Amino acid sequence: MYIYNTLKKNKELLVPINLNKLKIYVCGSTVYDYCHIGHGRNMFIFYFFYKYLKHRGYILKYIRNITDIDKKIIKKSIKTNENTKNLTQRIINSIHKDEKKLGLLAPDCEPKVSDYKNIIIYYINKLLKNDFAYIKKGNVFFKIKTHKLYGMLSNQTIKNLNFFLSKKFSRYKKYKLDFSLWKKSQYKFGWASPWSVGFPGWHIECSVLSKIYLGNKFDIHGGGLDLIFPHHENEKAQSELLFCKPHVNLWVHSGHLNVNNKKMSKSLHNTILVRYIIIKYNNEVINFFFLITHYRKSINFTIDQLDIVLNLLNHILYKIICITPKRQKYNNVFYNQIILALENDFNTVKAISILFNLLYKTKKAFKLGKIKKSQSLCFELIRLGKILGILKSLKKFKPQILFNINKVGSLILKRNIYKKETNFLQSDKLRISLTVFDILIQDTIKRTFWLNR
RNA sequence: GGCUGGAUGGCAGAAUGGUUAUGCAGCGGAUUGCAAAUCCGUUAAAAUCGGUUCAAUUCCGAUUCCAGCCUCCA
Repeated sequence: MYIYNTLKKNKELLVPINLNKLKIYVCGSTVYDYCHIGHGRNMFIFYFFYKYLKHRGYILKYIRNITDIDKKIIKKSIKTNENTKNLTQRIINSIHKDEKKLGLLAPDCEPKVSDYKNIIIYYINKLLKNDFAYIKKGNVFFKIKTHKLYGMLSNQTIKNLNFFLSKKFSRYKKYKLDFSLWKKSQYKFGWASPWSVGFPGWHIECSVLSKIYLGNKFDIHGGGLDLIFPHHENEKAQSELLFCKPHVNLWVHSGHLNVNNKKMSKSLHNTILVRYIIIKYNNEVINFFFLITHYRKSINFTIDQLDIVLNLLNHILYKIICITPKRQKYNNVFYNQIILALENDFNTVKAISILFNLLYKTKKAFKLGKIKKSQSLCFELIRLGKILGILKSLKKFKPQILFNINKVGSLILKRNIYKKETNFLQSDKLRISLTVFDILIQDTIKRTFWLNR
């Protein structure tokens, strides 16, 4: 298995620290607003890795933190007059709901920062004791210069960073690139600490939580591309001075989801929420949409693309329904090809193209009257689809109870009687009436199929 | 200003130092009460300029353009 390592800027062979065990840490959300489809992609990508690696026989421990204390959360709670605990819990619940609707499982553990405040304070103290940090007016700052390799991950030199940051930085900092470990609260709300009533800095929480759950060193650290600098760079500096050097084997970053070629983000006000998009497109459509672009690349989100993907899935499922999959014996030719593709830095795009080759072979066998062969290939199609997270359940493609299923059946029967009587006027009327409910009718020689559009 | 990616047919999007993926759309045909779907066949590509090489879309360099990061971000 080869995975691209942001630190080395190269694909690297995955060598677990401990035999066949893998420890994965992914930076989660700051919980002050609903998940958009960009977050959805991120969750999908790391869940996909998790699921695939598990399939390959690794025993995994997958942790994703929840930042439930932050300036933004406080600001929002003041604005909406909702206490922070209610607000964060409400958002956490909504994220879990969205995740489930996307067909993803939550990580093994999702620690909340607020549950670990004492340990965070303990480690900030440790940094202070070792002279890696200093106190100024109730704030604690990390001394960036104590970490010799600072900037390695994002490939920045201190000199260049300095140049750009020359205008804006806190007047309390001794050196302008130093960053906060503890911030004194400007609000009434905050946690008690030896330095002030305040909050931990953003970066220290990930250093501490990963240490608690995964130990001094772990295999994979993931997150969105936008976290490389400063978040991961700073986290790396702290963890390496506190725990282990290096503390992470592979740094993995997922690409963004764009709208009109601009990053989808709350600050740009161009978000499309998971909870809305999932009403119209089921999770397999959205998963398929994610799979057709490599995880490190950005995707430009359009409804047209979702529609294309929806039609593709319908097309595959239509075939599966026609052929009726039956397991004969495993044919590992296509399976091996898909594994080969995925072992190369999760090349899902290639894997999908292999799936289409298989579909083509299946159709061809069916057409040539090799029914047994086509059924076996069809079974293979479903088996491989499952690895990718699609074609999981044929049921899902039946109408989402917008319309009574039995009623659809009886209307189709009625229509077929009209057709036999060559009363096309009536039969077309019925077809049109079903289109209103997004139900598409397809006549074949054998029988009439219908799909939920 | 620095850093990181990227530019592939009409669109989406991989791999690859020689054979040019895959999907959608298009085009031609078959099938059909009409649709839709399906089936068979098929066109079409490498931002620009150099270099290396027998051979470059692929490697190297320069230029142009796009996106991201350097404030909060997944």
